[in-house]
Amino acid sequence: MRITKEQANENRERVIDTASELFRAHGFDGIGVADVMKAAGFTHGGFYNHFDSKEALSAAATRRAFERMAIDRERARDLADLLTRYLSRASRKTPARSCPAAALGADAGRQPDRVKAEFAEGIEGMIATMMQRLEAEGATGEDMRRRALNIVTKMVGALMLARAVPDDDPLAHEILATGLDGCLAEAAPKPRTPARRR
Amino acid sequence: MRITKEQANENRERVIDTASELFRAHGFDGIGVADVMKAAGFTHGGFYNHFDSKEALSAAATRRAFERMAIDRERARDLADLLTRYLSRASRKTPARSCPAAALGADAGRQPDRVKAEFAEGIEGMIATMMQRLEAEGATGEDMRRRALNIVTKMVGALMLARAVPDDDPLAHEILATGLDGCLAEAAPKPRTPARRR
DNA sequence: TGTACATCAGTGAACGCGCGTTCACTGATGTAC
DNA sequence: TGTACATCAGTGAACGCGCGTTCACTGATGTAC
Repeated sequence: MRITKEQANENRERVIDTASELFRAHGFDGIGVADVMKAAGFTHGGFYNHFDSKEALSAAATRRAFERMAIDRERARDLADLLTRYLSRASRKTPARSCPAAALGADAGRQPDRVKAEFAEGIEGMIATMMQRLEAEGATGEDMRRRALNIVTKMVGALMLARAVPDDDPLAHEILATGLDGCLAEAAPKPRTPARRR
Repeated sequence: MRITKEQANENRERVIDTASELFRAHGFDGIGVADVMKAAGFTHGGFYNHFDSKEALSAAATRRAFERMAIDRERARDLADLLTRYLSRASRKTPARSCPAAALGADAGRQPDRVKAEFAEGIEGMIATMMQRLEAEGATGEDMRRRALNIVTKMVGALMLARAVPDDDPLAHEILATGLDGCLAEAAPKPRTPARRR
């Protein structure tokens, strides 16, 4: 039952989409290629027609997850909206459709460089978006990249830690709320003091 | 070959210590009970004399990892020393002996509540230490807990993200350096502005 | 204090199961004439 | 444009392997007398 080349490509894309969600939900080690193929509507045997290995799928799925998040990011009205959504209870409850850095960041450290490289690119994308958003809000200065990276680091850390504690623990929501306030504070355009010191 | 009760207890502790390191290095799903038992110097069959399940070991190992980190924390001269060590290249390279929140935080989100509860306690411990350190440096105010949590969130996020990118990527060290500066800035006792506003 | 026996930590084989990967096969698509 | 054949995406069984867990067994320890 050979298939149209476009159809085959669509199928491949569907497998990557499915993997990008399942990996975020269960970790790279928590989902098998058979699980992914089945969830995408196929049998597992055809997997190696599309990918060299599970590792190749992990890399492709990571890239896809960051791409999907970038699309969500663009939908935000402003920086406050972006941060509020990122650190929402809804986001905490749906890792499959939220930030791969928060869902798979710790796992990434144990993956081969091929996967880590996708994380590096994805994080660079987050930094770039954050810089644009900061500038759009009137922030200026040489240290924009540093400020952007600081905010990214904090938002990722907060979402991950909020998920690491039980649902019914007040700490979960305290981490989200405090993280949101902290990020907003760092994002607020503050007059740079060094100029005054001289 | 029955064994002294004290000896049995020592053996159990050794298994937990070993697990706390191996889990941090390879994730909960990346290490089996047989691996842990072998590394601790035993055969895998005796595992269930000590633990109900692998899940029970995961919980015990998580607690142990946070305890070990707390001991390291106390060795720091001051807050700057603590943060510098936490976000060092050495720390990045040795997850087995570093912070479990950064090494297993993302994994924790997929673990049962029994394990998540240990993370909640461990994170509370980090917040408590951070508050003490901030106060020791002369910081005061009502929002000490918020400031402490913000710093903890950022340091955990930075260490995790630094590990998620390839070793040879400059981004790895940029994340560590920027995270350290950001944490130090948040830790510096700044005069609270609200008093002036009124 | 000495003897007889129950306890139980550790051993190593075995259980069913799911993993990543391979393979012979199918049959519609793509291609050469 | 029509025919003959090679290609290859998808199927489903099979591979060796490692997983978490169970179990009969061992023999020194702990306990009852």
